[in-house]
Amino acid sequence: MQADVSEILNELNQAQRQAVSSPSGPVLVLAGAGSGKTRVLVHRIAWLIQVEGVSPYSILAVTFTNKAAAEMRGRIEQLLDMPATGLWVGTFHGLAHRLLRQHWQEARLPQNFQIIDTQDQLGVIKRVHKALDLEDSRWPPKQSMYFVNGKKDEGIRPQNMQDTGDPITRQMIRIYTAYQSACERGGLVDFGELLLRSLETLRDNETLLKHYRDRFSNILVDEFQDTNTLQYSWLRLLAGNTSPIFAVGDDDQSIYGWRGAKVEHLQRFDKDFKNTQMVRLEQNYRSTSTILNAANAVIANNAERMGKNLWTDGNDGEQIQLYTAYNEQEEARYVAERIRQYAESGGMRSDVAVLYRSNAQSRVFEEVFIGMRIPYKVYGGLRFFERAEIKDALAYMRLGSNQHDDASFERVVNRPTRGIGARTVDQIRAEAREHELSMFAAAQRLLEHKILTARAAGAVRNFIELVNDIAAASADLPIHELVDHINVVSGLLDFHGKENNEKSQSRIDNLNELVSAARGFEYNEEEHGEMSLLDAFLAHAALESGEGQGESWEDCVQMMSMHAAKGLEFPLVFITGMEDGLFPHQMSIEEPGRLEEERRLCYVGITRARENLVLTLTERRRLHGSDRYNMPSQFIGEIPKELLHEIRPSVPSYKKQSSSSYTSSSGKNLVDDESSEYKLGDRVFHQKFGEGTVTNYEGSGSHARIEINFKHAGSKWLVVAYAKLERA
DNA sequence: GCGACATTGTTTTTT
DNA sequence: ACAATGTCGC
Repeated sequence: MQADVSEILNELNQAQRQAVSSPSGPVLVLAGAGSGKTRVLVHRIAWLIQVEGVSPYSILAVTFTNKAAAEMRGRIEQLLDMPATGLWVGTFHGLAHRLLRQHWQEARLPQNFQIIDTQDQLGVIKRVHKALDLEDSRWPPKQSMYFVNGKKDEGIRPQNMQDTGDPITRQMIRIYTAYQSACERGGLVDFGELLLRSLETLRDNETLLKHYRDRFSNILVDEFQDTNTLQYSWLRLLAGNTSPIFAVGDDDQSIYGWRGAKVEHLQRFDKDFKNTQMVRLEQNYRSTSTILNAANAVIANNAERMGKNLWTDGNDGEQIQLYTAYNEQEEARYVAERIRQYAESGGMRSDVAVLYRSNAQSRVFEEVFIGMRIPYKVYGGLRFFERAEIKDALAYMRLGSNQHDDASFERVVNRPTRGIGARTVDQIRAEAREHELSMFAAAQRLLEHKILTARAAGAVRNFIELVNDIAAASADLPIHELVDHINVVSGLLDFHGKENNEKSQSRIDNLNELVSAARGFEYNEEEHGEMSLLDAFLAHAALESGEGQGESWEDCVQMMSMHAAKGLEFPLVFITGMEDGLFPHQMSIEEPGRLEEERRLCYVGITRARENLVLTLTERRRLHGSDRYNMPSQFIGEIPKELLHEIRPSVPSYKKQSSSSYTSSSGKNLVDDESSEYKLGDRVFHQKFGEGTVTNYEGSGSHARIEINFKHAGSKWLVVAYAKLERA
């Protein structure tokens, strides 16, 4: 097995080699953007197998997305030139799921437990609220869901929670408890539960834990900066004191703090694991030095960094271009025009990315692109398996697998409408609660005791027969025929067929696409174990939200949020909406920690570009119905001037200041009527709020309002006519 | 059960 | 502004 050492280490630089060939023990690879982090992971695995003679069975590689997992597996097989059997490569959730399926008894789950996504989960929570008789206005279901998920992410069960006497916490504990028993009853497992339940199962089963600890003597983790508390505990439990973790990550690319990711796991890795070998990958193979220097300069403004400086031996490349548009339409037209030129001079549109802070910003671009006949693809938004019509069909399939899945029952009991209205459903629900039955069982009981009106009874009987029919069919038919059967007998196809418009047509297309997806679904003995084909497909639908389902392969401009762009690269990148309030987002400006995360997002955005980077912003932007006059993003001011080329340097300058506010050097008046005496960047003084800076303006005449960012009182909108402002 | 009207929220997203 | 959800009356 010693033979291919050179092949594995060839094509690697010094730092990469050091990481790949590290002696056994904890390793932390700090991998800057574009420094070949996936490559290091893949080569490390090859090294373990071919040089260290480690069995693939004892290797566990964890990623965050299915895409990353698939790519890693593919590249490993390519490098090893053979199928990577026995090797566990997958997402945290996928691997936890696999554990739970294999040990459903130890985990105290029903064998055919179903995974619910966020939408389903919210539905369950809403029903719990109803059962507890809580007003949605006083107890927003979403808030309860965040609470439950937050607790699960910290590994906390309702019974471990202190009743401090605080009525809100007390209520939340009640909700969490009721939600959990609702899930137990229906055999439902949410995303957080996958992780928490598998963690508990391992923790509480000494033999099981020992088995997996012995088996996985090598654990590799990608994007380590994105792990949350639960994922981290999961890793540590599995690693124990004997299986070293090989972690790869970049603290500068930690952009998921808002959903519970803790960079601290990366930052204190060497304290948590003794004798950690730390390797920094700082040579970038992606971008021009101009782009890299800009990224480095921006990220240098963050205080809490582990320190790292990207360099390249590539050429300078062109300056970063900065374009200030009048408004968002003009911004989009400029970008479109640039893309048109790029394509005309032989560039591929798919080499171009249009990035933005929030998805809503894509709309204007889409409109302009359509007008100019520029093909584009928007990433993010609803994915295939999340579409309403698909979820309906899946709910029928789930009922076929488990009649007691109340979430699915409620979803489709009257979809399409079949005469089982809210009153009847209420009755079923009450019956279920009273006798501690599932909705399905309760419906049957109502029929037996002839409690329903004749009309409702008929409709309910039909529905029960429908579900029984599907259950029978799911035992007999191959899965794609089952989907086809469901589409017909449930009436979903007919229902959407009746309405004849574009939307209903696309729903029908999607339902048919689901048949194809089922046909193409491959049952993997190794991964799915004893699961029925149906359950395996349903799990697949829940865990892989279906990115890329029914995708057309045209040469398209790639449009996405900067978050979605992490891990990707493009020769030409536009970062749009570079305005304070938009990016950094308003919600993140006040809190220093959140601002640093925005800055890391900016770093991620910049480092997506290989050759050319264009930043755009607007002077005036319509947002939530009103016009905003935003200042240029403070991040622009953090890029060294010599790297920037202003294409239309008419308006503000980007002088950097010590405070977070920027002044407009051009002194352009924001309104043309005489009543306005304030302009952006003016320092003002208010009787109550003290000193501040004008950051936005809206309306005119006596209705004119200005937004002032006060030094101590925060940001406020004031009516100029009443505010009694003085110049500071 | 459905259409008309009102209310609400509007950063980022994977699983 | 606008879309998505919830409420109400027939």
